[in-house]
Amino acid sequence: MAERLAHYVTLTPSEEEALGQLEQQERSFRRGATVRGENDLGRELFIVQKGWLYSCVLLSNGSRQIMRFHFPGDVVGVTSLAFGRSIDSITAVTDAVLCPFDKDRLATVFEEHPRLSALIFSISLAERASLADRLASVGRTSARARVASLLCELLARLRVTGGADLLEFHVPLTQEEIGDATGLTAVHVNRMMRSLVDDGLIARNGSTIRILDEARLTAEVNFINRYAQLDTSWLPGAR
Amino acid sequence: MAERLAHYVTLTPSEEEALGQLEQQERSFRRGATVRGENDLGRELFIVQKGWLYSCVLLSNGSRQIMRFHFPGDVVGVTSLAFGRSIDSITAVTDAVLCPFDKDRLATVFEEHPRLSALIFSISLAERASLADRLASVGRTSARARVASLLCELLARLRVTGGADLLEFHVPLTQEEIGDATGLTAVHVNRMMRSLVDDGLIARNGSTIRILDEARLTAEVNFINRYAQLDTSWLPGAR
DNA sequence: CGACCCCTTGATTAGCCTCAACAACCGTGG
DNA sequence: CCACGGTTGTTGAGGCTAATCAAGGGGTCG
Repeated sequence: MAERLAHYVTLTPSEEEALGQLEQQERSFRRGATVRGENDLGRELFIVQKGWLYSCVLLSNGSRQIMRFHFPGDVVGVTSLAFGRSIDSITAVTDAVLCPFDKDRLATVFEEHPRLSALIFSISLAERASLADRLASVGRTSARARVASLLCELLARLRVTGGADLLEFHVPLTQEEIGDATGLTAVHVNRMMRSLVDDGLIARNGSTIRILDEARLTAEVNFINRYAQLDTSWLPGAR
Repeated sequence: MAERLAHYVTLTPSEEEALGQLEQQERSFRRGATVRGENDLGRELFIVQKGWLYSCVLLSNGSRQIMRFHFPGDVVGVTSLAFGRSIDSITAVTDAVLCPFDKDRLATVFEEHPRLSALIFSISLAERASLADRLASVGRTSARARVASLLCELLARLRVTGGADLLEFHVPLTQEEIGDATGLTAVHVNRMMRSLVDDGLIARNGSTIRILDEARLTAEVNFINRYAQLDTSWLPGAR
């Protein structure tokens, strides 16, 4: 996590130590395992060390909405910080390793490291912006654009750690999971993926996706990369 | 705003003063006016004194997605805090009065009032949860449920200031605006509203809506009130 | 090897959109 | 005061997108 935050500001030793405190424990989860269910009472947050996860809600009609996929370096469970119970459930897409820590630890950070807390707040706002983008995508664009948009988001986020020139990446998601993130059925996701392939925008090889025509892909989606840069000019001084 | 935060914790005099600092200026906007456009450079946030507003994004296909409606006491523009430019535009639904303040003022709050900043963070997380609920609604439920869900959300939020027994409220929104919030066309919003009226769930009189059968309405939507209570147990000590 | 999961494709259905027309209401200006 | 244009709400008809239902194939794990 310290590594992630260091992308945006230069951390002081004291800040680095405070962040290190949060990553002392480790817990492993198997592919498909539920880290935390909806309505659970847990007071824990998690930092992802390894693997992909997603957070989702289950609806009374039996369907599911995936809110966000989580990669190494992400903090998951933050959304439930403000509530007594967990508001979503967290599931491992692949085998994963997480570092759990208690809410109270975050209070310490807020108390002692104003700049870190403002930065964590900023990152949370970037995630919220990304959620808003997804809402716009699901609410107001075609099925094909929604799928393309999700691919663009995954690509942009993987590039943060995988290099800005990344064009080919492994997607361990089932088409049903992609559907649950984009508000589509698995069947229709399949057709839209095929349509993207047929039009030469992407290529697929098993679960590996290669971007063939990034310009046309992003143009079709009006995608905005929320992770490229944050405005850190307003942050208070470091301690 | 101090009044709003006082719902969750008892503010210290020093905290109250810090919040008062944010509400020193006032600016008025006419119905339909744009407070701040997408991509604007402004470093301002706003506290709503009077009126309804919404924040939305415009898509390249000409459509619009409304992210959230804002009422008196809300802080608007927070989402753009983390970015150099505004990520959404803010428009006045009715004549409105706002108190603008600069990002830097918030930095001061983060520096000097850890509990307030954690609380502001929590409220931002509650808004994010509400956005997630909307996404689930738009992505995975029927048109009728989406409209009903929006009505439930408005009702729950108006009750925070209007009293818990509120059943009848004025909705200054056009059906097109409701459609842009729920991912529907104005025509279909109209049909769904009619269907809710025909089934005896709500009654309409001009732009006033009365909830006739709240139990059935909320049951149809699996609505969760994100504003009723926040978990403040983890907050750091006050200053 | 069998069971299960996931992908794929086809046929049909349903929900929501589009287009269109008209009524009601509002603020504006003559 | 009334005429007017513009906006909003309402309703109908028809079309298209995505869902549903269904069936088969490939891969993986026990």
